[in-house]
Amino acid sequence: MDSLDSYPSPHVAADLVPLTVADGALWVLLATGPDGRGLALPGRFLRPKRRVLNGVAEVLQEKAGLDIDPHQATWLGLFDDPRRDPRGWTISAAFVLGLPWEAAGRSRLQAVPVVGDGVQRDLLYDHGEILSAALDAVREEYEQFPDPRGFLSGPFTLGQLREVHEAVLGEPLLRDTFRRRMEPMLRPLEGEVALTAGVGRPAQVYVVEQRERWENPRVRLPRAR
Amino acid sequence: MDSLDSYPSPHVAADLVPLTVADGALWVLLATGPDGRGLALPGRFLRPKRRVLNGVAEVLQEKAGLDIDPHQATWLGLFDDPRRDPRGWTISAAFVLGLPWEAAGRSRLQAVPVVGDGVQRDLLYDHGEILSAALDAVREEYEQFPDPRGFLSGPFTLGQLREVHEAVLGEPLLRDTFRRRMEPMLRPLEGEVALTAGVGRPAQVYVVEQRERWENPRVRLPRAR
DNA sequence: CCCAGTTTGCGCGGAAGTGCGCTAACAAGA
DNA sequence: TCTTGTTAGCGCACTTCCGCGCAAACTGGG
Repeated sequence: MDSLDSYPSPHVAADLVPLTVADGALWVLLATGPDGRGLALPGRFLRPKRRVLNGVAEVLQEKAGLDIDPHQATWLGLFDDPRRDPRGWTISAAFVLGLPWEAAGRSRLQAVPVVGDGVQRDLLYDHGEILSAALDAVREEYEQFPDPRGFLSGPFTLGQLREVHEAVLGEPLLRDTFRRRMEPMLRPLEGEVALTAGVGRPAQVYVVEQRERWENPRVRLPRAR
Repeated sequence: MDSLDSYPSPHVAADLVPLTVADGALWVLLATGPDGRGLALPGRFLRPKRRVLNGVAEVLQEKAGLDIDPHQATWLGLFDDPRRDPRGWTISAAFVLGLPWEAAGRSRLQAVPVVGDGVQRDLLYDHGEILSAALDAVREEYEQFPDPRGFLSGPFTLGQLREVHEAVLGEPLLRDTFRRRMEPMLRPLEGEVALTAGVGRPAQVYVVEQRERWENPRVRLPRAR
């Protein structure tokens, strides 16, 4: 086994992809680059003996000014091209985080609309690649599960839920199938039937049924017997 | 932005979870610990300015004695508990790799049968946790796609393919549904109809239709219009 | 106050998927 | 050679799912 001291080691960055939904579209919250120019994902280097999630928490506090549980962020990937940062050998642990629009508005970060699988302007370092991977991952989640990143802050109607999913996926969805796939993972708030859309027939209000990990029965191969 | 030199940085390990299928069961290939005692996943620390996949390639060559393209290995996760290695501050990038039985037999590693979501004996460091995560990830792949880790080396019949999937999932599968889900992602070898099972009616022989990334139409929400 | 516009919830006919079971095609043993 | 056992492929009846369209329940404007 190698000795721990025989080799240099890379600096580890925790980079965050903070997403939010507003006006029927997906937005990513970006920070300015180190010299004040350019756009980049909010991130920072790890402090000694800290976990990467701790770095995420510090990014949220220092760069975004938000007091949010970092466990809502999920691990996206490790980006380790040695040329990704011209300042030296670094690797980046990237995390995705979904924020309700109100929380995103409270942050010090700049909301930029998502276009296709990225944003209009190029990002610094390899952050364009990280953003693209984040969008892929989040979109796959929103094909299967109701608002897994928590863009909705409170109870919601199926119409509101569908609007969020359409914003994430960038395409209009079929109403009936959407209802039938999502409803088993929602808990209706009994008695609470509200007209939250402003117009049209009042709709049932739901919250997401909290579960450690939902599994999609449609992907499961039927077992014998 | 932080200076790159202001903080110490962790040593980065590339840890591999090499899996294989034999005798209707799943096996993991393990190495002995640094002092010759205990069992651990094969891994090593990164050399300067190298990518993690390069570390995986070195593990395959040095620890397993196999000359295999590391791109077949895929990202599993980042394991960063500062206490995971008593020798110091380390983080581990874990990869999963599927090997055909013949390649696994050629390696210098020790094949240990998988029981449930781990192995009988405890593993060193946090490698039990890594193995468990690897099994979760691989099992989800085998619910959806034909032999994505490449346990089968050559062409195969649907029966052989199903045996592999049953070994990975640890449960018998329903024959018809399995065929109907997998067949669209397979390419039949025309003219080649072989009795590969040894007994019973000869079956059509297939190879996996190579595609950058298969997407499961059953998880996709129907679009409007 | 009434009518036009909008959205929800659900019933219904058609389409797609599911699992059983039959037959074909082989090996092995008597 | 004939019988038994095993597996592959597929037809078929049955169930589930899908998307259309209608009625209900609201807002807002005239």
